[in-house]
Amino acid sequence: MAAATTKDLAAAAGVSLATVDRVLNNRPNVSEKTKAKVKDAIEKTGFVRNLAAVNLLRNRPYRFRFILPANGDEYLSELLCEVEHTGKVLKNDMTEVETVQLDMADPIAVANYLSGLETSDLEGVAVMAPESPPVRDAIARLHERGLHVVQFLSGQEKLDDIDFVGVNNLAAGSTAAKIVGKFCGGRKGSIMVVAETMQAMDSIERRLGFDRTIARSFAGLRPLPSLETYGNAPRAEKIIANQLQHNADIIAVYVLSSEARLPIKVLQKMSNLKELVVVAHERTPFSEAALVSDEIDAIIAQNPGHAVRSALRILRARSEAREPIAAQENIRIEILLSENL
Amino acid sequence: MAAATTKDLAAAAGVSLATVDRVLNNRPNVSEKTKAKVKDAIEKTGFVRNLAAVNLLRNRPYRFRFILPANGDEYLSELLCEVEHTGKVLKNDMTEVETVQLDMADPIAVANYLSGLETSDLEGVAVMAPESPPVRDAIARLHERGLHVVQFLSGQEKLDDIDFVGVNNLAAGSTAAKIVGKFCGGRKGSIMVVAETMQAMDSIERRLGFDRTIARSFAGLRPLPSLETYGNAPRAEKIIANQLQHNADIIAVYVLSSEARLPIKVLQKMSNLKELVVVAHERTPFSEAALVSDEIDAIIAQNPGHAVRSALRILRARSEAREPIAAQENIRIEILLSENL
DNA sequence: CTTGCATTGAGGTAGGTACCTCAATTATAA
DNA sequence: TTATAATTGAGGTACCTACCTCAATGCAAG
Repeated sequence: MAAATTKDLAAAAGVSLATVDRVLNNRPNVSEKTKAKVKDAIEKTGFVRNLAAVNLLRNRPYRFRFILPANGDEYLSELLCEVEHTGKVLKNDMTEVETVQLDMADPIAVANYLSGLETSDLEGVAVMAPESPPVRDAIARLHERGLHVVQFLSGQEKLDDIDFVGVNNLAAGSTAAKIVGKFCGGRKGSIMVVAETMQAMDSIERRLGFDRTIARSFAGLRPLPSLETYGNAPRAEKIIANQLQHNADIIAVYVLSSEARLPIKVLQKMSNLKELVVVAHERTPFSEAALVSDEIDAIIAQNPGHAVRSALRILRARSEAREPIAAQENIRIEILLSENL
Repeated sequence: MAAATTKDLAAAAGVSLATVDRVLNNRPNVSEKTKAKVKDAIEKTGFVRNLAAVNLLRNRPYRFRFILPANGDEYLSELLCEVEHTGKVLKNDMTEVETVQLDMADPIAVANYLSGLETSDLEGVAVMAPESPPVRDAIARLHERGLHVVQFLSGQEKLDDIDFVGVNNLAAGSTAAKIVGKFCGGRKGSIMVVAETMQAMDSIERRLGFDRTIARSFAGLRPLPSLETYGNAPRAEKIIANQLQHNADIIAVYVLSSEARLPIKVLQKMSNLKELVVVAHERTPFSEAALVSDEIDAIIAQNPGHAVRSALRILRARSEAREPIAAQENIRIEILLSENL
């Protein structure tokens, strides 16, 4: 038995196809009584729109855009790569995916860009931008204008009614702490915490989660004040050397930004990483290699491929007026060891 | 610019629609020269079949069937639940999903069941069955007959040309070992290893991976011989009590079958689980609660929802003669702590 | 009763592909 | 050269929904 069609529905409701169409697509001039008849028939026949037919009819592709930072770390490259790859695969599913990279240091420009987007060009966007009021407002306005928006892996504060793809950074920090704590195996000492910057919301949340779990479960460990590299190599060398010198009891390092390369490279020169417990975020070619060579003990990761596909699935679902499958879109905090790469 | 259609393709190749159709659908009576012209045109125009149209045309749903064990643990319930839920969601994507549960203790019956499946009823099946030659042969024959098959999370030996969904159990065992080892924090002692049975291929592989990693990285730890509960409570109590009694230095427990409930419940009575390092497999309501209450330290899991969706995506792709996205279908070995649930 | 309006029905179109038939052309063999 | 086979083209139908127009009904107020 094939699925019920609009024709079956019309027969079941005892009305014409035209009326069924009017009800299904919320057209005017239908009496309440007729509407009820059709809705009953929908229940009875278990009618569901044939998505294939709908998609065939709208012979315009769904167009989505990822709005990402202009410059960033290796993780960003992974993301770009995933977006491109997934976009290619979805080509034959009526989905076009583009990427735009903006200078996130200029929130006004970002907000302006967002405000300039038109529903006529685009069904939806996934925005990865650091927290800032103008951007937040622009996102809310986009949503009101009917352009679907996903807050993507970002340091944004979660907005009501707007889909979010990414992990809970508080939990991610906690997880890192648990690994660091357990891997230290009861030894006492200090933990170096390195970030690119502590301005970003995600860094702050991770640090918070980290400190909380260390305090609660690992009394012998003392997290040191965050070191901020600002992505600057000489600066990183200086502050890391300085902290190492003044804290002979450092037994672990937590790199909480997604760019682990700079701090790890600096530490390679100054200390024996294999004797330190090192936990970093995000899987990149560099961090993966460091994990295999035992210089990093664990990576806390959010899978960029999952994130990209999840954002696209959500945007697609919203565009088709479907509800996304919440369970599927929950990005996991992955713990990577050299064994489960 | 809308996507290229068969009409565009015909124009580009300088042939008729009929000929394009013959080439695209491998119909006979086309000269090599013409075939080449059309294929060139496919390259040039970037033609891709419009899936919506194809799916519209075949107005029969895709029918897939999960073949699962008749009786099993909590993880099986999770799987059943996921299959049902995903099936519901895919209803409006022309996909019908069923479940059949068979008594896996009778391999001949399973093989017979598989042999009886017809392409006219079904596009494909996902089979979760323990290793056995008759079943393996039946799967291979199904595949030859054009019925798509996925080896699903199973203790099956991986067959050539047949898709597999699930984790590498050797790596899963290794991962468990790394966690156990690190969480023991340099203490010396023995590790209890509990299984439901060591007959299953997955148990064997996990044990192998576990032993290998313990031997290589944790010299102070000694994994004890596997205890097999056979799902029998009195037996479990007896053998666990016996091993506890004869090995006072047990500091860790590794439960390598997907049913952690029985051994954990037994251990709750006989020892202080919070002082032992306990690692188990698979997330279930029970194991999750034990993780939160700190009676289990870590869970090595393969996400049942991912697995189900992955199997269905693969079956769907095969049915549409597409290649599945390999990267997406790789089921991760998840490490769950109470922090990243 | 008529005018006007709200409601319903009938019937058509488009969208891209698969599959079919029948005629027309070309190539190959006898 | 003719007979036969292989190849190609032309044109149609179906799949299901969205959207359109035009006619026909029903009902109410004037």
